[in-house]
Amino acid sequence: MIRVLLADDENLIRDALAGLLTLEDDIEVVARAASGAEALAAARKHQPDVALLDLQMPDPDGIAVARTLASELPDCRCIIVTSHGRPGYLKAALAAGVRGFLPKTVSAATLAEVVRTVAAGGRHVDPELAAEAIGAGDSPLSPREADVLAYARDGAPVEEIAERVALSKGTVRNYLSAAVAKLGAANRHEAVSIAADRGWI
Amino acid sequence: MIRVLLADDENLIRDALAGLLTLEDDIEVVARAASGAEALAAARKHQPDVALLDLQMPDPDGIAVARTLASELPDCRCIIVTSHGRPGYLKAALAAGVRGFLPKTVSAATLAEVVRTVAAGGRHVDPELAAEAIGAGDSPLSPREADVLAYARDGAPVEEIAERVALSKGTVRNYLSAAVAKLGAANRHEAVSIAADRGWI
DNA sequence: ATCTGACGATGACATTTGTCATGGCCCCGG
DNA sequence: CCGGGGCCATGACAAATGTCATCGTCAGAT
Repeated sequence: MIRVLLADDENLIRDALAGLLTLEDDIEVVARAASGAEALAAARKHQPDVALLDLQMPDPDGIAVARTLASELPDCRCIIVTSHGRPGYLKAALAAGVRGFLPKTVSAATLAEVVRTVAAGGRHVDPELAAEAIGAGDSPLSPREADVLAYARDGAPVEEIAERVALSKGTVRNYLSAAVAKLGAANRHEAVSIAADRGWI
Repeated sequence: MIRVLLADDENLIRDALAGLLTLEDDIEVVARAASGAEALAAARKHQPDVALLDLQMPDPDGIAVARTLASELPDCRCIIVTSHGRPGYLKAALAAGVRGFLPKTVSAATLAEVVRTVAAGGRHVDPELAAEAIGAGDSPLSPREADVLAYARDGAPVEEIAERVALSKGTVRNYLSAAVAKLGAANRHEAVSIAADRGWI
């Protein structure tokens, strides 16, 4: 019997997935969590074989949870499920030691199959996402460029960014400019959306 | 027996919800769709009692589908389910003739209950969302202000906006400025996000 | 008939950007 | 030990933005 922990902040989805997995003869949902914090607590308590984590959760997100679990409970394999199949997320997830990565567009049968694969020690990454991730390549941004661009996400003025990263306004402008050039964007907002989409910030 | 059409672009969610609803004795899932177009086709073919529509779907989104169904199949009641419980969506949905509006954070039991309520001719709107929507109130933006702000969404420069709405650059700046002032925002990007959140653009 | 408010435009001005050149500091690899 | 590259900063200049005052038209309300 594969013991599974289910974490998703959306009640409806969590209950529905639980129902779905319970239908499988060899899978048992031993715990449910509605946030990253709950997921960690539940994992420590129930020591599941597989943790099925939603990527976007309040508190620590799915990837942060996976990272913690990887060091704390190495026997608990993590699978990330997400609605937003962005290439960057996949990379971050793999770096966090995740063993499976699936978009929510897959079928229920696939999910069960992946749970089995991962429980048996294998790995599974959605082929389409993997292709995209490879296509997206590595970030051309230097660490500080990425930092600055990240703070520019919500359209904050240069001065505010400068304060937050403790740099001068001029330097911030330079980094922003460099980032825009590297990403082939017309302005910084386009740069932000490109970088965000690729998971570079 | 309540005949339900289920539309959601995410296979996993769709299958899971179908499983969940099928467990109810008085509910039957008669059709599934992965896009707005499929949902319309399926509704015409199966004439369901209730259409459970995801808000964010490719092609026509959930609200557009609901609008079409309201005029074409008035006997088919629509329920919108969404991950993003933004006040503006609720208003748009109600205007489209939707009878139920739920965030995906509700429990499975609530969903089934709402399906029954709506099938019986009632309405159901998530109380929390309703409160937010009322709190958000009506848009203080004049029609053209909203237009211009809408085009500013993706961070396009003033000149581009001016072209699209066939106005002079100066006028666009004025409208943007007025919108920023009315929304109490610090800059136009903040204005965009405020207006978008409230559903005013 | 008059007033108000939305709509469209212009011009002027300060501020904020984007862009470029330049320079210094520090670390790593050849 | 020397070059390259990342990192931080400055200064200067053009372009884009934000803000304000002002003007005209038009429709609906008083």
